[in-house]
Amino acid sequence: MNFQNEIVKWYKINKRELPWRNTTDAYVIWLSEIILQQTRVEQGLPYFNKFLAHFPTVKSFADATENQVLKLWQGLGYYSRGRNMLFTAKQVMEIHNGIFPIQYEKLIQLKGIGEYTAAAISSFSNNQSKAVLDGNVFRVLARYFGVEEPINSTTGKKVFSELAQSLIENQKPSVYNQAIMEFGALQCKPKSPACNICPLQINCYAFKHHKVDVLPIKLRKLKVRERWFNYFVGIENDHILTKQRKPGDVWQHLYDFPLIETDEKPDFEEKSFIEKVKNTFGKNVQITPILQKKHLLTHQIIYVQFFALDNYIINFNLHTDIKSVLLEDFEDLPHPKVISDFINLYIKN
DNA sequence: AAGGCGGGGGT
DNA sequence: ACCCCAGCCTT
Repeated sequence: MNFQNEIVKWYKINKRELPWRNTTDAYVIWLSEIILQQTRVEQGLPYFNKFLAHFPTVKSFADATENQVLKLWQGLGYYSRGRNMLFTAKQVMEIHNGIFPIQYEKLIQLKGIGEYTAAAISSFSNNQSKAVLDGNVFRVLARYFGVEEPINSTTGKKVFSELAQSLIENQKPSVYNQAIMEFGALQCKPKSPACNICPLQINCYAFKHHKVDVLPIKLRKLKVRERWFNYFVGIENDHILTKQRKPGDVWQHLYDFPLIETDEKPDFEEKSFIEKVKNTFGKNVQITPILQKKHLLTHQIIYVQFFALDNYIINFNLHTDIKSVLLEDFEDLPHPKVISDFINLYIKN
């Protein structure tokens, strides 16, 4: 039995029951695929159910506000996915008459849909013969066929892409695509894969050559930036100070607190730091440390320090990015995880 | 071609 | 501590 047939046979026995597998509705599949980008199934599943319940159709999605979408997205990360979904939903209403496209060539033109997602939606909803190429597929192909080209090099992508596409010929695209990804997720896992019970063990290059733990090969180490976020929590008369984050940085368009950022550990007693605080909150301001936390992102380590503000005065004409909003309205806004955790601990009740 | 963009889980 | 997850966009 060849590679593809073994994979599909394995899939039919071992596949998980997942809600987006019981539909050919391109809108529903799109929802699941965007949510699952760089996200584990277990983490994305509750978000998929939430989004489908709130937005059963692409029209209902297109009618949402960005704050609504980001609030539902809160805690999932990579928030540009949510913003792009809103943009794309509106675009589908305008240029596709509200019918979500099912062809690769149409899908690839939509914002937030790249080669992987276009292949996934077009094959799952339309049985178009486009091979998906995600982290799972890279791994399975690299190991089984012994491809030593780095998966994130230009030639590597080309090699894997052509290999993947050649394998899907004469297969049922929808089933085969899901099968190879599921195989990578459950059987041919990144760490300690279950080679001892693997139906493809006999012909697997990596198993034969003891390279299971070196394939696939990936280049580049991420350099992690360290940042210090000093947040100032000002609450007065049921109102709280907040600020919407700007483009070009993490948590774009989400709401946090007035912030003084430094690129090294600040000395809270030091003159320049005190000066900055007084410049924004007035010279009589008192600050009290509440909580510090180390917030880890893939590419950044953010040391977060929360201060309580007392006796503060803000010139909102000078600091136009800072707003004062009702506490109950503030809680309804979308926040980064580190902020929503803080709210739940120190502000609610 | 390289870097930015979250949060969580596995080893 | 490091890697990876149903990747994509911008520069």
